[in-house]
Amino acid sequence: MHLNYHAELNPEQYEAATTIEGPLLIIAGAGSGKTRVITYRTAYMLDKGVPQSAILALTFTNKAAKEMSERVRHVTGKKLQNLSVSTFHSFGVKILRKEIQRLGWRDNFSIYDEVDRTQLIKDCAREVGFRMDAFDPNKAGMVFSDVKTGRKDWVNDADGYEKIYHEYQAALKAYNAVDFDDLIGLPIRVFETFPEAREAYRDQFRFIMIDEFQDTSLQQYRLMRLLSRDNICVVGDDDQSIYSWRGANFENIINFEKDWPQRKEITLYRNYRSTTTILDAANSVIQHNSNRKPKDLVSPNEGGAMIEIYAPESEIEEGEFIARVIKEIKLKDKLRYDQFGVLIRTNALTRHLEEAFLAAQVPYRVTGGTSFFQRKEIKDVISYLRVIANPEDDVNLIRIANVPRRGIGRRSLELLSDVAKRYSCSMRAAMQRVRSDHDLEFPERTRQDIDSFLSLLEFFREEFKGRRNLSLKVRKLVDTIDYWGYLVSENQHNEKAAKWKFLNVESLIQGIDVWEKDPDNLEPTLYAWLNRISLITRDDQDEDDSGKVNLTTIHAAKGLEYDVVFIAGCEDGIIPHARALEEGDGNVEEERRLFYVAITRARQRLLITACRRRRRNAMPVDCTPSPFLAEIPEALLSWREDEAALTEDEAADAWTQVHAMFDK
DNA sequence: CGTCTCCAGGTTTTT
DNA sequence: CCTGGAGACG
Repeated sequence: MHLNYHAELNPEQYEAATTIEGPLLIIAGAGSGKTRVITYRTAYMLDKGVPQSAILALTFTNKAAKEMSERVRHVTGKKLQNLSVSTFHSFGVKILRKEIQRLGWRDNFSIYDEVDRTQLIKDCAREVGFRMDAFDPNKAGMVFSDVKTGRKDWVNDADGYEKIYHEYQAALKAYNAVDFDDLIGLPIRVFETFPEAREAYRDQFRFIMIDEFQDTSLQQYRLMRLLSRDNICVVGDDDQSIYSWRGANFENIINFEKDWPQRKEITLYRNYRSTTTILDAANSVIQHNSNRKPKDLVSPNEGGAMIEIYAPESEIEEGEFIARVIKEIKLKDKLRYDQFGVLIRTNALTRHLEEAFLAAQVPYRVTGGTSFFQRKEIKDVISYLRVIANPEDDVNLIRIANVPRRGIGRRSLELLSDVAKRYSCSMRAAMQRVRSDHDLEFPERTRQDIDSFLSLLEFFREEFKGRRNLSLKVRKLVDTIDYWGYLVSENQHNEKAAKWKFLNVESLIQGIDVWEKDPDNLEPTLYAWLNRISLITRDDQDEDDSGKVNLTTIHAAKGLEYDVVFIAGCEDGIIPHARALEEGDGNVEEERRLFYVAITRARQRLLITACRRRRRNAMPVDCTPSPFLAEIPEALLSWREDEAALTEDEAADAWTQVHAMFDK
């Protein structure tokens, strides 16, 4: 490898990239070439003879992990099969697959997503006799997560959730399942309980890098500390901390300074990404936050286009506007579609934009949205696969017991649950008992239904044992249970919906096919696939990103950049989100950071839309622009009002509105 | 006992 | 608008 590090990096970047020994804290402002530094730093380590397997790079989102490994591959021109670049959670899965037996779980454990977890929490609450009328399983889930990650204890358990929590924990273990928090928490437990396991990992990963360090939770920080000796490099920016709701804690920057007092600290402050117009806007906005490490980003890209603001009448018009303007700019500036990013605060906003893009034939790709894997029809199929992999997985077993309808309804499940309780065994074991033990009193009809259900599962359990032709087997499964017939009968008045759902299943199967045929895939087994999809929201493995507009939440866009950025739905109540503000005052600052992240994604042009009215739960609601807009210096803004009904007067009105909000 | 039908309620961001 | 749960029906 003959990389000229001096030519490729500025002095701060160079120092950061070539300091590979000892603890290093890099404060990297938006657009200051953070990914570049990490990429070159990795290349530098490889240059110096560090083996790939000794390097561990951790990120938060799959997108970031993917981006990072692609860039390293690109810079080094090497295949990097032994380099570990992953999210904290998928790294946790890797550890648990090797070590979880130490804690009493068995192989092929299930990873419960939000839906599974909520279901289990409901069951547990019912089990311990909690009053169900006023029970909020989502709230309980949040409390459980806080407890699990050490942010809360049961001392002030106003809701009386503690009992449910213990039931929940016991059930997870009985079902051989873990939840997302366990993916970090259980590895910590392994390392703290079994020092020899910890040593083995510490010996292997002699060089550790953490990206987006401001987003680490205390729990993740603990895991990182257990793993690392001294060659630890963390990269972060307190202004871009946007995950505090998930336990991210930028005090970790302070913890790091405390725990590694001999650390080196480097600040990257030169922004190469954005025009000064965009940067000035970003700086003005973020300056309204207290409590930040002051840093002024400087950019050599003087001037640049004004930031454009447009106030569409409705979300429909907003979509049309964005689609039209993308086409205009693409033509005029000779850009590709993939150089555009459309950012939104909440996934719910994607829908209209997608419709507009479809109508205008603008190719796009969405990240997030109701996760593909959480769609009902997809979850059904996956539940079958989970039960086949892990027979103790009661949550998924119950989910599919009567899907498609096979006579095992509510009452049957209740009876089975009684049996399971009586013999303290899993539902699956209870079913087996009912099948074989004819002395056990049970409705004969149901007994037969259970028998054929079990036979079906057993058949496919054998079927899936081999490691070949996964997708063919899944297709066979879907055919055998006549899932298509089920979809048709479930959606009798909506043939289109049935078809759409079936197409989703079809695309799931095709996804498996692509995945198992990937020559880089060293482990094309059912279980490896299940693990993988537990941690991703969307299967973009084979997706060809080129030539498509990126439609994404601001959270998911962090770390990415686009020539032209639209921030859609920039209304009060959306950014900042009303719900976030309800939770606490500190959240205004986090919402502002979110807006800051959105602005700083843009290289050349930034366009912001704020609807005057928007449909919410099928009801149109009047909207006012986001108060953050008033924090951008007026001189940087231009109101766009071309073809629409927006007159000069109305524009002035909108402005008065913004200022009025700013003043109050 | 299973299935069908209607109704209320609910949505921040991600792993 | 879409899902999940409760109650009626067969």
